[in-house]
Amino acid sequence: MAPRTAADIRRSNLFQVLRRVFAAAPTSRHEIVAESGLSMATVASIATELLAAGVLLEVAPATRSKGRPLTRLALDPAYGSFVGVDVAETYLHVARYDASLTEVASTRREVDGEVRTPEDLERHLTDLLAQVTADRSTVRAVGISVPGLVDDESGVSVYAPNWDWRGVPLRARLSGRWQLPVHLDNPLKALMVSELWHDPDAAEANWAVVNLGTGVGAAIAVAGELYRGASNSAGEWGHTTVAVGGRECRCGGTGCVEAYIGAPGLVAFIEQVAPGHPWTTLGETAAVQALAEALAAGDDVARQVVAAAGAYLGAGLANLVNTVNPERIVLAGWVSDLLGDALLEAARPGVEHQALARPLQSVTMSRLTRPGNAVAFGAATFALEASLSQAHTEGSR
Amino acid sequence: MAPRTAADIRRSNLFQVLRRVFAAAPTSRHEIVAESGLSMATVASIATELLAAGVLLEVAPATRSKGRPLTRLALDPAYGSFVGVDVAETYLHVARYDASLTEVASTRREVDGEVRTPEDLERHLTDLLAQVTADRSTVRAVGISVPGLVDDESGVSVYAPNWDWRGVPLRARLSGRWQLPVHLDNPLKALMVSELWHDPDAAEANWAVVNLGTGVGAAIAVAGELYRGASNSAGEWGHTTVAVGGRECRCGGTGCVEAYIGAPGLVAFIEQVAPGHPWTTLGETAAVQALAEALAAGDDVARQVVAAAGAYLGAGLANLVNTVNPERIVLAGWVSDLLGDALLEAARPGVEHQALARPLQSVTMSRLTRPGNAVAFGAATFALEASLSQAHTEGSR
DNA sequence: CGACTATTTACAGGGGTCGGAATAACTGCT
DNA sequence: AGCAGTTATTCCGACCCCTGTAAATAGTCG
Repeated sequence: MAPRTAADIRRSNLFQVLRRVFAAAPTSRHEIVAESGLSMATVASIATELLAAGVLLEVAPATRSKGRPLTRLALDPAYGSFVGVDVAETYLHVARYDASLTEVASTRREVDGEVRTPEDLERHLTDLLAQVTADRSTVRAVGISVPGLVDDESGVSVYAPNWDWRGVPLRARLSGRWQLPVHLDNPLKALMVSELWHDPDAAEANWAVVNLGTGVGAAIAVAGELYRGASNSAGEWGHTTVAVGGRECRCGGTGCVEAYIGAPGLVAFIEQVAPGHPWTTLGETAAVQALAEALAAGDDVARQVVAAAGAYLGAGLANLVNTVNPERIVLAGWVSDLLGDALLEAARPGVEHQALARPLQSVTMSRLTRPGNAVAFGAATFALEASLSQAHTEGSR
Repeated sequence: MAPRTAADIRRSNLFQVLRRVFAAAPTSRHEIVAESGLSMATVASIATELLAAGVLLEVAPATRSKGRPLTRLALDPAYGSFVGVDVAETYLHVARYDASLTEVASTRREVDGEVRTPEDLERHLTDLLAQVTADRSTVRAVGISVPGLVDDESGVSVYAPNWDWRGVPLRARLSGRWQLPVHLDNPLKALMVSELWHDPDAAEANWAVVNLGTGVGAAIAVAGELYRGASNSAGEWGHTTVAVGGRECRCGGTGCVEAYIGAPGLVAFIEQVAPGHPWTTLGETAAVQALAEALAAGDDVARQVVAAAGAYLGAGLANLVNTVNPERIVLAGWVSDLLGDALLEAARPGVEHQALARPLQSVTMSRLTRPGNAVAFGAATFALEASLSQAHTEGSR
C-alpha cells in the first residue's frame, strides 16, 4: 500500500513509532527521534496521540544525574489483550498477550491426526482459547495463523495442504462463534510481522523469513513491509522447483524445496541414507528430534542426512538470494529450532556456490532464536495492528 | 522508495500522470483522472507544472458536439531527445528518441566477439552515437543497458559475465567522453521500465518481465515500481537453480535456468537431442534462428529441443509465480522474439504442474510483441525519467 | 535559586490532496 | 447577435502532513 495521501504517511510513521517503542522496551522520545529519523515535533505529536488513545503509557521516569529526568514510553498493557494462535500441522498453540505484547498465558495441544474438519479445529481452538482467557471481554482481537494459502481480506483458508481444505471461511466462523474480531493469515506472514516488530531497524529493509516445519515457506518484506503479491501467496518458496523431475511433493508438483527439507523430506533422506533406520518409523516430529539428538552426539547417519538436505536447502536459499536480493534471511520454524545451526551450516556451501557474488555479498543468513512461539506472537501482532489501524482511522474521522 | 514525505507523493503522482499521457497518446485530463484515481485538481496542477516545464504540450483540441472542447495532452517532442543503448552480448543497438519517446533514428551493429575491453565498447558506441545524432547538443541524456550486474547509483558495471568485466566505471567514462548525462542499468530493468511506461495500468501491479537471450534474467515490479533489492541484483532469476547438480552454468553454479534456456543452453539441447546436428556449429544466434525456422516447418528435432527447454523454462517460471506471485509475466528478448509463442507454449504445462493453484490463477503469461528494441527504448526512458526527476526536484528548490 | 535536560506548545513555512465555485470555450437554439 | 446549455479547466480555501525554531514549562540535582 504505497502512501497516496498525507494521511498514509501519518499512519506509517505512527506504526513506526509504535514498533520502536515496543522493540526498545521503555524508550524515550529522544531515542525514537534518533533512530527513526523523524523530527522531535512529529514524534511528540504521535506520542501524545497514542498516549491519549491509551495505547502508550509513560513509565517511571529515569532520573539522571542532571536535569529533568526523561519520561519513558511503553505500550500500555492495560489497553487490552490479544490472542495469537498458531495452527500447525501437528499441534495447536494458543497464547494470550497483554497490549504490550508480553505473553500472559499460553497453552499447547498436540493434535497429530486429530484435526480433520474445520469443526474439529473450531472445537479445539474454542477449548484452548478458554484456557488462556478468563474473561473474554478483555480480549480486543484474535490473530490466527493457518498453514497454507490464506486470503487475508476475506479471512478464508484458501488451501490447507495437510487437511486438503479448500475455501474454508475460518474467520467468519470463529469470529461469529467467539464474538471477537479475528484476523487470519499464514505462519510466514505472522513470523515476518513478528520480526518487523522486534527489529524495527530491519523494518526499512528488503529481506525474507524462511519457515522450516512440516511445510516450508518464506515471507518477503519489501522496504520493511510484508509483501503479499497479487493474491497473498507470495513467498510460497517451499513449492519452488529445485530439481526438475525430482521427488514428488504433496502439492502435486515434483522437486519442490519442501519435498527435501520439510520434516517428511528429512525422514525421506533418513530412509535414503540408511534404509530401514528405526527413526523412519517414529513419525516426523519424533524423527526430527531423534535426528537432532544424534547429530549433537556426532552420529554419522544424522550427519549425512543433514548434509544431503542441506544441499537442497542451499539451492533453495540461493534462489531466494538471486531473485529477491534480500539483505538478510532468517530461518525459523520447529525444524530449524530443533536442528539448530547445523542445517544452516550444511546449506551455506550450497548457497555460496549457487548465489551470485553481488547478492550473496549483501545477504546475512541467521537463525531466529527468539524464545517463545514466534508464530503465535506474530498472529497476535496482526490482531494488534489491525485493531490499532482501525482505531486510528476511525479516530481521525 | 516508500514515500516518506509529501514531496514523494507528488513525484510519484507526477510520474504516473506522465506515463499515462505517454501511453494513451493524446489524452485529456479527464481521462487521466478516470484512470489514475487522482482528483481533477491534482491532475490539473500536475499538468500545468509539466506544461510550464515544457515537457507536455497541448495538442489540437478535439471539438465535441456540445460544450467546451477538451484540450489534449501529449509529450512535447521538442523538449529534447534521449538516446537509448542496448549493449547485448552479440550486438549493439543505439536509438535516438524525441522527448515523446518516438524513435527518430537507430542503428545496429553485430559485434559478436569484437568487443573485449571497455575501450572497444567505448569506441563502437561513440561511433554509433554519432550515427544517430547529428547535433549532440539536443540530446538531454543517454541511457545504456549493459548485461550483467550493474550498480545503478555509481554507474558501474559490477559484473558482465560474457566479457568477464568486473567493476568497470562505464558511466563515468562515457559521460566524460560524450559530455552528456549517462544512466546505466541492465536490460531487465530497462525492459521493465519500458513496460511500465507503455502500460500504466500495470503500473499499479506486482509483476515480472523475463528476458530470454544469450543470458537470461527477470525484472520484478512491486506496486508498479521496479524492485531492485538490496544491491540492484533482484531478479537474477537466470541463475536460479532448477536442477541441483545439473548443467554447469557460466556463473559458476550448476543447474541454473540460464544453462537450459539461454541461447547456449538451447544449442546444448540440440546437441543432446541430435548429436552432431549441423545447427550446433552455427553459433548461437544463427542456431536459434535455424531452430525457429525449422520449428515453423514442423521439424521434429526442433520440436524436441523446444519441448525439452520448455520444461525447464516452465519450472523456472513456476518458481517465479510461487515466490513473487505476480499478476503477469511477460517474456521478452531476442530468443523469445525468434521462437515466438512456441517456447511459451512448451513451458505452460510445466508451469501449471509446478505452480500452486492460487498464484497460478492470478497470473497471466504473455510474450512482449511491441515492435522495436524494447531494451533501447527502456534505456532511453531511464534517461528521461532521471532527467525529469532531477528537473523536478531542482525546480521546486 | 540556578543549572540543566526533557517535553510541550505555538507558529511559520513548505508540501500535498480534495471538493466545490468560478471561469472559459464551444455549440445550438432563439 | 445573444443567451442557454454543456463540458473542460482553473482557482480558492479547507485540511492534513512533516519540520525547524523558539519560547514556555517541568522536574531534579546541587
